[in-house]
Amino acid sequence: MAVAPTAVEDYVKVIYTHTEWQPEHITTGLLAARLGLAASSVTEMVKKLVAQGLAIHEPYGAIELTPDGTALALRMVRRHRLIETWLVQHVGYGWDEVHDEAEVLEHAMSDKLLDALDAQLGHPSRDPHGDPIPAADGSLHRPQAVLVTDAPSGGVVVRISDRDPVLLRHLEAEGIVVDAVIDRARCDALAVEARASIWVAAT
Amino acid sequence: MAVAPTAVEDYVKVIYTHTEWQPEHITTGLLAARLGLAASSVTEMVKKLVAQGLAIHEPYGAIELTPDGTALALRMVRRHRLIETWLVQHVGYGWDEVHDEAEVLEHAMSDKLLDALDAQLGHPSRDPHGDPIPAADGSLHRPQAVLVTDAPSGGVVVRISDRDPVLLRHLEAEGIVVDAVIDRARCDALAVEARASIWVAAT
DNA sequence: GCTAAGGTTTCGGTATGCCGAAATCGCCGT
DNA sequence: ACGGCGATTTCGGCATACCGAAACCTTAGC
Repeated sequence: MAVAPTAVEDYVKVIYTHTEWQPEHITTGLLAARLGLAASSVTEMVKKLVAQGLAIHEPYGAIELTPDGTALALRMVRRHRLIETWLVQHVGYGWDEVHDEAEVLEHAMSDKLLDALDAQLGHPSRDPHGDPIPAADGSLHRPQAVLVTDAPSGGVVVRISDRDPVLLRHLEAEGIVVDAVIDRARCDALAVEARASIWVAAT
Repeated sequence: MAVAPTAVEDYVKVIYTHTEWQPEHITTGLLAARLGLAASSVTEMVKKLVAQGLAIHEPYGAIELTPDGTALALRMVRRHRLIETWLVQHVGYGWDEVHDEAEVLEHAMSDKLLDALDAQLGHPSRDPHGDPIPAADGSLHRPQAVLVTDAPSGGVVVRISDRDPVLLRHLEAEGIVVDAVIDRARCDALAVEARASIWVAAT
């Protein structure tokens, strides 16, 4: 029973999402940290991505996705976010509990099942954290947004990183969810980690 | 990202289901055929099952599950059948389309998600093919049944093997589904493969 | 301009799980 | 009782994907 190449899918997904909201390039070291792997493992795997035409990488340089790599990444991002949305809306999960489950299921569900869930959900355009869900053809709409760190006077919450469940529970208890409005006082009260996780609409 | 030991799970599941409706012991060769693997691969893997205390196997002899092996098998069978039931009842799959999808998802869903789907379905006791769904504690009720091959006068259909989608579509078109009643004439009209796939209530 | 620190790559090694070919076993038929 | 045949196991090999240690680059600081 051949195991699907879930590793490649995870790599391109992380490379893609790293530059989704902030235009920074990613290195093998950063990728390793995000994936929880040793740097040497990542260097090796990135070579395979390059060999497959999914990524571009000069030794000691930044990693970028090719059009093929971006397409695969968008496919995985779509899967991940559709599954998160389904878990929250149809299964009763809290938005802080969906990440790990989606991380596994995104590699396991068939396109057919994904499409069925997408239809049941009414083809949502964003997930519970405010991240845009790419359409099946790879197109997506991402609102202009800036980190609260860079917008201390607040605004409409557009997106909250799903990386830290504890933070998510805390923010929800404070009423800080997608589409909520936060003012300057609210911003000032936020911890540093929180500020680095919340995006508000760009003015 | 370490891959879960899905191979072990598949092996014990197949060993278990092989003796579920007919009390025949299974050999490495049969197991290999069911899993679509080379015989040598299966011999090796069975050694690992024995080393892990999941199976009993004397070289050149039959394979049996230990209590631990049976428990793991029941867990996987429960997962497989709950997922099949969910796909049919909540996602709109046909009963002939669920097998492959469940085969993958049974290794990917968390216990938490499984329990949530189980609750949504009202804790079903059998899947769309009539196979009993083990409870979370491993208990299950299996009706007394015999192959149509051995009951030419017919009876109430209790179970239909899910192994051949084409056959399933054909049978459904004929009105042969779980709980249907088939008489002697109906039985006589069945092809040999069909007879080997349909169980009726034992008299 | 050079060096040292820190990030990156190379290298040898591990674990899993699969395969084909060759060796081996068990048992049936005579 | 034994020869053979089919089933089973052993053996060497392969692919994936991971790791730690050592070698290697790059660049920031002086």
